[in-house]
Amino acid sequence: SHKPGELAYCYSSNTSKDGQSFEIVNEGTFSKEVLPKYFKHNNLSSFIRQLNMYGFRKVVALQNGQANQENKVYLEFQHPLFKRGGACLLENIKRKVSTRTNEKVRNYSQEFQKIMTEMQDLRNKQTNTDAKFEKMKRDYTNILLEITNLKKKYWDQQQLLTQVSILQFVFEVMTLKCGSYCRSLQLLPGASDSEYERPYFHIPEEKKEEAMHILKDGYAVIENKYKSLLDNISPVLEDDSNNVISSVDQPSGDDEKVSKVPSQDIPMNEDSLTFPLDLNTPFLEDKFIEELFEQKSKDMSLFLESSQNSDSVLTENKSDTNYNTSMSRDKMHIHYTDENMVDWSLLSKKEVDYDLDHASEVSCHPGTVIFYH
Amino acid sequence: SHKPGELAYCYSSNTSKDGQSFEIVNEGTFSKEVLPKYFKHNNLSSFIRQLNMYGFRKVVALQNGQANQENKVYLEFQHPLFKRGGACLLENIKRKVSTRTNEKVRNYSQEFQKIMTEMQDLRNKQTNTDAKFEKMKRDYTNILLEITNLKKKYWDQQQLLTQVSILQFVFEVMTLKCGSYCRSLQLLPGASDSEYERPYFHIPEEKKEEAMHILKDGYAVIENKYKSLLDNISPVLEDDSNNVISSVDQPSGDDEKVSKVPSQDIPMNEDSLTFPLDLNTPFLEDKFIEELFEQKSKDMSLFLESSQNSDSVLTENKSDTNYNTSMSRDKMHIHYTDENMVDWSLLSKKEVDYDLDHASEVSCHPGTVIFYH
Amino acid sequence: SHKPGELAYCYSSNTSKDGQSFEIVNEGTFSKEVLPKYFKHNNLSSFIRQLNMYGFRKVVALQNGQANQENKVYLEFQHPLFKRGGACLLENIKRKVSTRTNEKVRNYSQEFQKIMTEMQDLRNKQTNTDAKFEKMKRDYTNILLEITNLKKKYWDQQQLLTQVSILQFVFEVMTLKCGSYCRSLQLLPGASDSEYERPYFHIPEEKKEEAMHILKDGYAVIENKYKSLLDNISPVLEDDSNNVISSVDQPSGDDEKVSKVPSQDIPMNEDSLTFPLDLNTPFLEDKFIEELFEQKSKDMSLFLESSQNSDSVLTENKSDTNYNTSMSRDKMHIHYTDENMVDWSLLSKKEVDYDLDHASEVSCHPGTVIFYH
DNA sequence: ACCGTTCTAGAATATTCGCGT
DNA sequence: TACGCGAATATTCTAGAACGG
Repeated sequence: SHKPGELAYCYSSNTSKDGQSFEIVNEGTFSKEVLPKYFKHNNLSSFIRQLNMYGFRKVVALQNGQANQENKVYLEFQHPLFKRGGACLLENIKRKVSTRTNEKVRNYSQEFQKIMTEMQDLRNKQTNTDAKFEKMKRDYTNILLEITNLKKKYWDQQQLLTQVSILQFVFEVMTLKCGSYCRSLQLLPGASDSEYERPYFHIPEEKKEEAMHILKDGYAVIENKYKSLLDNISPVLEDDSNNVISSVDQPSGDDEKVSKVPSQDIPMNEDSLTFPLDLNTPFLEDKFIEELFEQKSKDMSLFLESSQNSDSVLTENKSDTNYNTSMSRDKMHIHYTDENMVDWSLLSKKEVDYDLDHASEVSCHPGTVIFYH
Repeated sequence: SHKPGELAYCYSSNTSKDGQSFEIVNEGTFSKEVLPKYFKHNNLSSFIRQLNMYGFRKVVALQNGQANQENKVYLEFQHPLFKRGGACLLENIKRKVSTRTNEKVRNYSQEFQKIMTEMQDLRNKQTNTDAKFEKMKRDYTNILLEITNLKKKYWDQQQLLTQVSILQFVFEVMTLKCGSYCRSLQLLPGASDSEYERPYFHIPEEKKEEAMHILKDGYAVIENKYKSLLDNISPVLEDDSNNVISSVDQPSGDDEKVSKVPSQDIPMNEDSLTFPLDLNTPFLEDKFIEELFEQKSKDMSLFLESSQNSDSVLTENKSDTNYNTSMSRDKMHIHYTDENMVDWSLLSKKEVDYDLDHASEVSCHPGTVIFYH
Repeated sequence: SHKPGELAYCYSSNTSKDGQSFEIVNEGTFSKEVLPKYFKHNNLSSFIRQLNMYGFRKVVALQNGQANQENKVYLEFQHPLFKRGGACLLENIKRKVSTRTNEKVRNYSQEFQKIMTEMQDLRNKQTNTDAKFEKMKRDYTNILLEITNLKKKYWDQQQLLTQVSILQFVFEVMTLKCGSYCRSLQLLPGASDSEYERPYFHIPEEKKEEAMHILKDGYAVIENKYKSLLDNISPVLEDDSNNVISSVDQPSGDDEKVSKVPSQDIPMNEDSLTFPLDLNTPFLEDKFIEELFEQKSKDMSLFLESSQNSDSVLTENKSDTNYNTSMSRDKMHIHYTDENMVDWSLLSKKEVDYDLDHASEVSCHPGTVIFYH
């Protein structure tokens, strides 16, 4: 409708030289008489505002400094599309919509937005890292507990081992003593009563089963146990190849190791197993065992008689302390019957008579060593 | 100097009703005659700009169309510190220094401040995380050391266990030999062949060497093994001083510990070694040993004869190898005296006669099993 | 527009020699008549300020006192783009834009740059930390595997140990049985003296105490040790419930576990303890023990006579069940020969009269197993 | 929702002052 | 001293913003 460009066009009949702009000659007259015809006001500044709003710019320069000479306000405006005789162009003179503000604000806003976004990203990352860190710390604590646990267990085990070792030692002492003493075992008529209270073993309830088993199957159990025991030692020792330190320095390509762990089963060397470890096969009749343990008591004590017997024995068969790998059995029996002693010379060192004459009498399975006595 | 307030004060002789503001009556005359006296221009808008710059606000005429009806521009400005007769107050009317600029600068500054603060926060967090990370890394290293330590201890222990096991084995062999010798204190003519197959130990190929060694050097080996075994237990136990937990709380000054680990060699107490551990000195003549193990079989079996006798023996008390939980002692004594043997049949398998008649002779604690022989 | 360059160009008709600069001839006339045509002032210094603002520099008169001698102010300014006849170049003479604004913008730009840089730093740090974290996580997993491995090994070992312990127990039982059967040992006339040196155990200084204790309290110690040993095995094994891996996947709600660890005390099953483990009660008179260990040697050797013979033997030297490290062999032999018994009194306490006839007379402590010899 | 009106502020340049070298 | 420049203000033009049609 009443655009400022319209006014300018109409008013510009008496416009500036080149027809590229229009000049407001008398500002007082212009505002009081011209403006009201086009607008609802007679305010020159409002009109100028409109001009600016539509892209008109004031023409500033007056070459040769003639501007200030007259006590007058010089007002001339121009627009790229404002030309004398170019009424059609006025259509293209559009109102400006918040150009710079938007740009700048948008600019800064964008910058800030970017920064803020990145900040938020970093913050999130931080939080995430912290969370992971905390989680790992907890896991780490668990590891510490595990290690502490392991250490405790280790120590317990070490204690056990020490006990076992010492017991072994003591036991050996005792056995040796026993051995050395055994030879002189005779009837011991004068044993005091209090003495009988000493040597016993108390077997707790939960060990009863095993003790029964052992007593039941006896030597076979021991044999088998030792067999697997000795067989099992090696794998455990040989498995000690993977070391932790190196796995730290070298990332060690992820966790495929996990799959290795379960595969760490002990390889049973078939060749080394002569007897199947069949502990379920009782060697004693069950009825015997049942009778043996028929008491319903929670715990049981294993009563052992150690000592026995009497001098009444032997004196025949003087085959001496000789030890021989291929001694005839008769000889053996004679030997021991005569001597009636533990042949410690075997374990110490001693002059031995080797009588290999009858070694061939036994067809040994390859790998079988037969101890004759 | 020439502030707009000054002008206004002088010009306000003809001011508005309440003296709180001043009115520009004739804008044409004002700008062309008054303004140049105070400023270097005759531009009313410039003056108004200055007024605004100094905090003056235009008084909006609300009297409906009053102002407009006269076709005149109504110009009246007021300022909190502008009063008629208050010339001294003009001093306090200060130029606004770039309101928006200030705002923006302030804005940006604030934004920057915020950003900076957050940045600093992030940086601190980062540093903190890094520090924690590093600390954890140290702890982690300590864990590694712990594990390494544990592994070493474990291995030591395993070594001990192996020694104990082998010793146990050897010892058992020895003892069994002793035992097997013991029981044949009499003649055992009727031993069945199948009986001989029972008590043997299978020795895997890789244990052969050691077994040979043990059998070769016999008692000296055991002695020496025990000697070192007992000597070695202490260091392992005493080494248990460093605890993990504390090393976590106290950074414990870096990784010099690593160097300690290898230096953890067992100090052999010379004083406690009476005998040089010379396992290479055979106690048995080599030829004997060689003969003993001359078979080239991969594995070997240690054949042990464990008793065997046969009723043919003694002729009295035919319960013989019978085992009984409540056998009369006399019987027992007789039995053993007669037989004078280790009743391996107990541990093997064998039919047993139960003679519980004398069970009551012993006042057994509940849960006590007495083995009579 | 109103550039000072324009003024200069127009005014420079009467300019300096080479046309590269312009000279203000009469400063009075220039400021009062020329300047007002272009500017709103007649202040020469303001004009000069403007010149400076647009990059003009004053041409310093070097002709000594030439200029000065005439008592005149010499004013000549030049600009790289100011040339006579080069009106078009004036367009390129720009005002030095916004010193302050530039600064501020530069400031903000710099600030932004700094912020961006720091952001990048933080991002990098973040990435780095994350990477390290991930690496550590992998290592951590390895540790877990290690621990799991260790636990498995530990368990295997514990198994072995258990087996060994039980075997030890069983073996001891067997050996004792064996020992009790061995009683029929008689003289071994042909043993060489050197033989006596063999079977001994060297006891290091630090083990002396324990050895003394064992020898002192003898069988009771073994009994008690075994008792606690067997009792202690179970808890350790049963405690193996908590697994590490799962605790990693499940945060497992913080560290309350810590409190569980100390509470892991071994539950002593009262039922399985028949005898209080009172190892402090000596069974041998102290004077005897003191005598036994009265040697001040750092280490001591436990001398065991194994086999011992000398036919000269028995029936003499009734020194009875006394045991003594410095006993003459003969005495010993006699002793044992006479008594013909396993001197369990040594390991128990006291000289004992073995009178099996009255065995039943013994009021057995509940849970007592009686060893007869 | 767009546009006009008005007041005020932003922005660039201009003017002046004064400091430091 | 005097030149160049920073800083504050002035002047001018343009834009922002509130309000109303």
